[in-house]
Amino acid sequence: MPIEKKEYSFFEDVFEVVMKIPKGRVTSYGAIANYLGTKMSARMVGWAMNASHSSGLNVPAQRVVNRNGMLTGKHHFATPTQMESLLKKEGVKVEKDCVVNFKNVFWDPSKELSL
DNA sequence: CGTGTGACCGGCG
DNA sequence: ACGCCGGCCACAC
Repeated sequence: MPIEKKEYSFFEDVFEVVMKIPKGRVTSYGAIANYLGTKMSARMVGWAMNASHSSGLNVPAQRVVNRNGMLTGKHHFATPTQMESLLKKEGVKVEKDCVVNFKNVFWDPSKELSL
């Protein structure tokens, strides 16, 4: 019995992965894109994040940064400092809009989730 | 239905 | 080392 048709959109997929990011860890758009199979289109991930605001879900977009570890999307938050604050609260060191020890806290979905 | 956009990434000059 | 440019896919108007 078809309960409800869940149209898994690109957003849903991205949101799910992002929400699976362990606390105190961060990932890059490219990593998510790679996990989704669209590694070349990391833009979609970032754009999906933008839609996360309207999604209604609590997507920890603060844990998603670019491959440089820079908080490029902080301007899209309610306040430009929210992203940094949230990351710091989670234990992620942020300095000059850049994640400290980025590679250390980096969390690759295709690697950790893998399968 | 066509065009534009988007929080990126990687390659090339 | 730096800067520019193209690409890629999904969604909104």
